[in-house]
Amino acid sequence: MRLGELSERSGVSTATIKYYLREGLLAPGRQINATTAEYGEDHLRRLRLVRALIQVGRVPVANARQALKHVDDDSLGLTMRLGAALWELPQGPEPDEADPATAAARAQVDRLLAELGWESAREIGALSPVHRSLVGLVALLIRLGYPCDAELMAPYAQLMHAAARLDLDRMETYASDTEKVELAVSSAVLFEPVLRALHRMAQEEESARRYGIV
Amino acid sequence: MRLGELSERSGVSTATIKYYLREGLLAPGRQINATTAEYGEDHLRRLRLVRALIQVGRVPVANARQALKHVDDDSLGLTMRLGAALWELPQGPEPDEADPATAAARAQVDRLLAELGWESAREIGALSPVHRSLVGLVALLIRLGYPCDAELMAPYAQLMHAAARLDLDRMETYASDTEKVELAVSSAVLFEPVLRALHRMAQEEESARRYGIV
DNA sequence: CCAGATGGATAGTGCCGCTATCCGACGAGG
DNA sequence: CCTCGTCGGATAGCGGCACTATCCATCTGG
Repeated sequence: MRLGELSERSGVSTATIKYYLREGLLAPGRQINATTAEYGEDHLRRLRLVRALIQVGRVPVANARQALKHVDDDSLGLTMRLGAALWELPQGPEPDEADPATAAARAQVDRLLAELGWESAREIGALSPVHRSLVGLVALLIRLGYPCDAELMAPYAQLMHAAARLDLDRMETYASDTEKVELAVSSAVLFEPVLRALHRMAQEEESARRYGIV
Repeated sequence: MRLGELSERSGVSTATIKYYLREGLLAPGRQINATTAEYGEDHLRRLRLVRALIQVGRVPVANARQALKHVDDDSLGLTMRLGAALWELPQGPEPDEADPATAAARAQVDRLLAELGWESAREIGALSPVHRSLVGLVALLIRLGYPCDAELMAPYAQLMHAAARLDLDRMETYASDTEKVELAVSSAVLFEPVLRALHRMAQEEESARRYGIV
């Protein structure tokens, strides 16, 4: 497959594919001669993942490059590869330490983790980008006047834990670490939005049941 | 409160506040004379919501304006106000009807709704932006080679339905429709990211329990 | 054998969320 | 009463970023 066919089958313009090649998002094809390169099915697949990252996940090109580098880099263990790849994807806001709401938010998050018994999350604590962005988000909600304490979050956290168990069961069906990391990246970019859509649909459904469609 | 104080208490530059006033994201203050306007606590609160929409929710300015218009417009019933406001917030991708994966995705979504017994979601069907974006997302996952059928989604949908029940219980504690719509908008922009953070944290926690922190 | 595609390089475009600057009109401190 | 800082209002410009348009020498396929 050459550039034109890759473009046609992916729906991405040749100019854009060249741009991705330049930016290192896509590995160069197998060089046939000075003016021709051959691309395979894996290039098509990777190109689709790149498009999903950038267009659906709104991941900046530089972060997408880093995340994909971790997908391909098999010199690390699974846990580190997963963490490194997912940390490149957009997170919530950084907490504003000058804001008193941040301290209150951190206290609630710590209480939540204690109640849930999420020991490893407590150990990692503020080192984890996810933990930090959670604190930042809760602080913003508090500043807007919406209560967001451990009691409120706990039942949601239980639901998300159930979802996480389903996620890991699914991940275990893949043999290689590379496939697992790619699944994790694809899921963060495409399956989390699926969850969000299901959530909003469920809200509409439940609202219709309680109040009617009027 | 005048412009400078509003800027200081919100952490938003005066130039940016003026820009939001120009764009109609923020109601003008009460005019004292030709060169002075007075702002209240509600302006501060609305300004913080605008920042959350734009910076955290990455909502384009034009959509944020529309969404906030629906929050303030009490000429409609609650259901319509909720729908109109939330439809302005970013959705997933539009399905590509030329792609055969789209048809397969639509079939799976329809099967899912039938299995779950979500009757009103089935009735609204493709008219709902949420339904359309769900189809688009599932199609992308299928094209990437990840199975995403009704059986896989059903347990996640049940979890999201449980979350939706919690959401509506919370919404019922607010008296006025305006407060309810504002809660829904704030939740879509700030609480959905909280859920996402809890989800990722739960994944890390569950992964640590199954495989250790190595 | 020649029209058209290819890889490679470089400069330019369009969008969008701000931001810098200027202006004439106030108004509080001295 | 003066004056210096701030106010609101308006307009033009900036910066980042994901592309995109153009050019070129080099192949390829009918």
